[in-house]
Amino acid sequence: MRYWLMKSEPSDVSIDDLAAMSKQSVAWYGVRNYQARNFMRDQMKVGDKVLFYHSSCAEPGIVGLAEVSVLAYPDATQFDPKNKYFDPKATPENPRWFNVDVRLVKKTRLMPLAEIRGYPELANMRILQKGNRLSITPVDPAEYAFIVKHL
DNA sequence: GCCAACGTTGGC
DNA sequence: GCCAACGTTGGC
Repeated sequence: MRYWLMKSEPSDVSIDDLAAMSKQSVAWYGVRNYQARNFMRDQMKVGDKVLFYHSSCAEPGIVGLAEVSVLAYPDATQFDPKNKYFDPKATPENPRWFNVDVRLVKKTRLMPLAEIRGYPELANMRILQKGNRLSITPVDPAEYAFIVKHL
């Protein structure tokens, strides 16, 4: 079992939006970065644990626990010309982009980015490294356990 | 809104 | 295959 941190802009899909979804599950559409795509397509398994993170907002940080509920499959938005994630180079025969589904496990308190930064135990997390922009990053099991304990 | 950092594109 | 230009991310 692996552990991940997944960023979502709350103006797009917030933790409360996820809680309101049917089955509290959502397709993680719109990832257009190859590294992040590869994590979903090649490594994520049903049951993998996810830290749900709010980015590009007033209070960035971890806001909940989730898990992978459906294995990666082609991201539907790449085929829709009206969608902002449309990719003219993608075809159903040759999809470029994939997403998993993610299900809410538990909404938690907000653990702000500044707080995460303050724990020496979490100093190696990818989201704290300078210039990191990946929206999906692997999390060390020890880091995951530490965070859950402090939520 | 600014800006640093990084990924992608496309001409050559 | 290089690399400049451009677009995007995301904290502040």
